[in-house]
Amino acid sequence: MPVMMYNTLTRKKEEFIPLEKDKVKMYVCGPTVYNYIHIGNARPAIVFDTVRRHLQYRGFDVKYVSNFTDVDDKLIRAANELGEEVPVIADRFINAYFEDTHALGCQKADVHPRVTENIELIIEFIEQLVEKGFAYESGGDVYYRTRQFDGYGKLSHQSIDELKVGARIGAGEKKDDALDFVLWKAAKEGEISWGSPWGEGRPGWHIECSAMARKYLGDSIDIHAGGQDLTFPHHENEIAQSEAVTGKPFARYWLHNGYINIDNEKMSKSLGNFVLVHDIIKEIDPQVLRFFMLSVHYRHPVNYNKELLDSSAAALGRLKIAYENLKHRKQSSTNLTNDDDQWLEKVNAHHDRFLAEMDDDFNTANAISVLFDLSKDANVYLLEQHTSVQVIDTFLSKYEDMFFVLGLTIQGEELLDEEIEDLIEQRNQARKDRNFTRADEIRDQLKELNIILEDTSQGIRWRRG
RNA sequence: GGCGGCAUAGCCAAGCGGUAAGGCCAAGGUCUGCAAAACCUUUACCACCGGUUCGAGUCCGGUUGCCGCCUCCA
Repeated sequence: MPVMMYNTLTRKKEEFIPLEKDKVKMYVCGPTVYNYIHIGNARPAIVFDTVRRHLQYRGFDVKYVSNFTDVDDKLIRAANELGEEVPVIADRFINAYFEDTHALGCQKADVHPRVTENIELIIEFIEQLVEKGFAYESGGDVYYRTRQFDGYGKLSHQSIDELKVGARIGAGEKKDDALDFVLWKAAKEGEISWGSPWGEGRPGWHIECSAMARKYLGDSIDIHAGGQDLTFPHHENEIAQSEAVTGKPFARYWLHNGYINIDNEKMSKSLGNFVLVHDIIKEIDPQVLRFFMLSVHYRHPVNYNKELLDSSAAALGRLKIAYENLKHRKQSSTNLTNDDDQWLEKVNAHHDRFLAEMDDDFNTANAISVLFDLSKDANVYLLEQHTSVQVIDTFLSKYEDMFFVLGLTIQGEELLDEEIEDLIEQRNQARKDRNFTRADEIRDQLKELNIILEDTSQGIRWRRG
């Protein structure tokens, strides 16, 4: 089964064929680190982490690169406001980024390059553009001569003349053409800067990705991804820069995730309705946020509010309980029984369907629905008089595989401390004595401690509430 | 003006020509000492109007309403 993915470049769902067999070179545009990430930043992190996981599960060796923009106007402004140096702020929020995305179940990239660590590289890249006639210096700035690049607009499917209409006039008097964009910005007084053939300054925004993707992944890469708002101009400009220099196709597959709205409104600073991951995961399990994001197809917009999160929490909880109940039942299971073949078949069928859904443009919404089907079958299976270790193990391992692909974790075995073990024992005795008042008392007491007890015909079962 | 997306049950959300997956919530039932967990049952004229087709949420045309990009933005 081939992996199919929607390619913004062709506007079609295409079979994924990497440049090099079984290897994937993947670049995902990372954040500008001037603040904690908000849930809008979290979406691409989660979505493309899931893409990566699925490709890994499908046997690809994925090299995943995601950058940090650690110098730009927003950082300089933040530095001025806080009275701190740009690198200090950048470091702080890079660390916070790792903390937050780790909590959300995102694997670290193989490389997280930073702009400030690649200034030389970027300057060389710009020099090549100048040499080839695609860029020109103007008053200490360097601009990309957009009209020089034939394919400009191929990603966003705009003709250059249509873009011209929308382009803001007067945005840069130093430009030859309104559509030209900056590669190198001359430093203003007191701004953080680096020396260059054009004087003190710093890189423009788009150039970093071209330079760093090339350095870590090569002239041509398989997948380039980011939020859909990056399609134009950021990714369009990247293509213009990279292909002008190398003469080769930059990225074969362009993936873009949809936006997040808050209570049906666009999340924005001016509306004051943006939600920081750092804050929200103090209130809710970060896994729930991830699950919530994955319950909508990645290219569709997702609306965010607390009620929807609660609904996701309940849904995810059900999946986890089913898994835990399987584990509990394993202890009292025996060897294979007659009916087992059909159960094994069912479990494997679910697993196959899960992968098929993921293969189909990473349809996590449908993949999750398979998880519910699996859980349903697990629960029905647990209704049987006799269960076998083999079937339970198959359920469990498929569960774990699917959770891995989605980047969700299921807690492992936990031990209870002696005091609680003792209380459970006391309650068992009380129940045997038919002293239900005492039994309920203990159950309530444990509930206070966040331990939920469930009586089953295979003995007591507990879980964290 | 250009490019694009969306409109499916109280809520969320799949669906890509063959008479509507899944989840949350709700109601009834079963199981249970009581719970919990779970299982069973119940809940959709797919925005509107035309068209193509034996057959259309699903394709085509139009209407209405929302939204995104075209400017820093995930």
